[in-house]
Amino acid sequence: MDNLGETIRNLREEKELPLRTVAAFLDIDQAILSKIERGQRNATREQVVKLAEYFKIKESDLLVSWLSDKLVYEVADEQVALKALQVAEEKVKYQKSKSKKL
Amino acid sequence: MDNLGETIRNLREEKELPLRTVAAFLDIDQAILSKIERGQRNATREQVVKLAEYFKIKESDLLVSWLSDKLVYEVADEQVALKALQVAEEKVKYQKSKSKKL
DNA sequence: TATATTTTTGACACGAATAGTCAAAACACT
DNA sequence: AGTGTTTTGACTATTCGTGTCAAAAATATA
Repeated sequence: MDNLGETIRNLREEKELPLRTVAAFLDIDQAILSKIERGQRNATREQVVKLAEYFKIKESDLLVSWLSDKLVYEVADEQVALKALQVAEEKVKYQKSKSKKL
Repeated sequence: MDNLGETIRNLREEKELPLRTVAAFLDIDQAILSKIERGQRNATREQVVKLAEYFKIKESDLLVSWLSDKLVYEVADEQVALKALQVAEEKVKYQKSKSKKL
């Protein structure tokens, strides 16, 4: 499953870079990056954008990983998690169809 | 579309109750309830539970409305909103299938 | 085994976002 | 005009997110 953390850890290890280097590019402490890679912290949107740039991968792909991680986090512990996600989808689709008509 | 705000406003107006009364039950200022009903504020989880009790409707239904509202809010302005929701669904399903095996 | 390097952990600080109060303005209805 | 209700906006308190820092743990290397 394409978590943001796993994804960027793999990319970083492929290139044999220390946390320090990537963290410096993002302008944050390596401790945070370590936590992001292991899913203990959420990245900010800006960090995701920078990471995509850094590793030269498609920004929207990484944004999907990141956003979906956040959504999963938000519904965690809720019995109705799946149902809520499905209803949210419907609502988004509905909004889209409405905005097209303007 | 079943927004939390619309739902509870309808319920309240059916019974011809003023904001004051329901707000008192929730132990908040009526100003907040007004904003919740019009979607300007998110309710807390506790408030949703109390509202379900107050209006004697199924708690999980109201929680779905509330949670999905929050999810929609979270993906708002994102190009990848729909995709992220779909991926989040997959992730939740995957987690479920994994936890069942324990 | 010793030492250098990297990663992880946890305590703490700070700013931003959230949840709330309050009082006045706007609205609705006799 | 007078009553009750709802909405608005300024303000406050508390919670949560984002980050630093330093030490501990893990890993790699001489």
